Amino acid sequence: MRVRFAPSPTGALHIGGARTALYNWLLARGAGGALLLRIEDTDRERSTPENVEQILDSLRWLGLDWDEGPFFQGERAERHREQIAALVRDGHAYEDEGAVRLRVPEDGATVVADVIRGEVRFEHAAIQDFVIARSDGSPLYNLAVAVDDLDMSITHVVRGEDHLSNTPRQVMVLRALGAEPPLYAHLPLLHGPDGKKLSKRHGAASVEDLRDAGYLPEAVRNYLALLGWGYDETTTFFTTAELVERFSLDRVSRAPAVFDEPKLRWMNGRYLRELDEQELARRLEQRLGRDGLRAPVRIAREKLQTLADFWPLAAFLVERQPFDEDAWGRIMGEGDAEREAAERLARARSALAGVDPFDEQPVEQTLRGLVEELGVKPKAVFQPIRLAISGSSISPGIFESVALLGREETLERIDAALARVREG
RNA sequence: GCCGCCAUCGUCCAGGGGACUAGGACGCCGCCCUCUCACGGCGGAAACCGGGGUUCGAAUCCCCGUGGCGGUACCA
Repeated sequence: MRVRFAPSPTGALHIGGARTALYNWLLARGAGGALLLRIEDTDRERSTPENVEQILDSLRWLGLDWDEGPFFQGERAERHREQIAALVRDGHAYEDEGAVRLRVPEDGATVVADVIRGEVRFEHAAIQDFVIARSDGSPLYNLAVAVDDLDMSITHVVRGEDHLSNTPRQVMVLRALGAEPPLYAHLPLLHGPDGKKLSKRHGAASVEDLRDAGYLPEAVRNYLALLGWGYDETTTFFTTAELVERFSLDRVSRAPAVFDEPKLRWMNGRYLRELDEQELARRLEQRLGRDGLRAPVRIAREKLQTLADFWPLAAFLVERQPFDEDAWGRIMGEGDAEREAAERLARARSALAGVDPFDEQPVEQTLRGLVEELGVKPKAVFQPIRLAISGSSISPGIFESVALLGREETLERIDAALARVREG
């Protein structure tokens, strides 16, 4: 089995393209065959180093490798011209105002064998003699693709459904060249939540967007595999090895799918929590360009769905944060309420000052003791502390956070909050 | 216009003549857990596009309609 992924080098790798790449990769790996990469671009102007590198980067990030390539279609122009000349010589094509057209028979039909859709029949009467070379002699897509697939001995062409209507033309070129076409599989398209073609308006639209949004490549692989394919009634999580083993084209659905980011977020959170602490810290440190995040990761990880969620939640553990005014208003209140909250905070300060060792357990014991002593609800004591140390109403567990900050830092931050109350 | 593809909960995927009172997941709602936010647990609402046919029996097969999408370039 020889399979190719053939992106157009127009820049970012679209999510739909990423799924096509994944399916090709799973197929190649599952069969122990080769995946080859061809940059589909008869007009080599578009294959700028930046555009190509962007695509390769996205594929690498996804963990999809290739055995051969990338090949550039633009570099094969001589071979394409050769075959165009051969088609004219053999009477399969003719010149028309400088351009070269392939002869399409008046009668009959070309049947495309599609693994996903069955046999799709295209009547010749509805297809014009189509152009395979421009007046300047340069080859057109439908010619170039057919010649390349043939020369590269491609056995399976897996691509988006938008190519289905072009396929009979490619099959006709192949037959005119005396070759049998490969097996085709046209994947359903991917849409945004509004049913329209997926675009930046919908949020993430490219692999780059997904990386920036803090998704893990292993989660993206799992999610993408399930957009248009299902293994059985209940299985949702697949290791990549399982995908390689179980993926098959005959279970790919025919209907378009909607890219649903909330489900990816959920799945990403599951993958995030399965990562061991050290590995998660490593990825976050790399992403944020910082060191020493191991401890914050330990206490914040259960609340994360994406890597991007970490810093807003845990930055206060590394550096002091300004107070969130809304949170202050909600937690401290005004007037008497604020004075009472401040009083509880002051009591917490005194209690914490005497905790030794300043570890999670003793901190919890002390603060719960204070709650009992004051006869108030736990949050009446804990929320002002949370606000004082984090500046926010949301944080990892209060005991872990306080213990991690240490006595000195915790007391300083509480003092700063109390000073703010005094100063109005 | 013409050609082609498609149609099960809001979304993704199962089910492909009887096991369907249609299954799982996300999301949503409720309850539990709880120091916030999450996580986790339990429960709930939620779908076979419409009409004809075939059949003892249709979500499943066929036809028509409707709707969505794609193509119809000297683009890829």
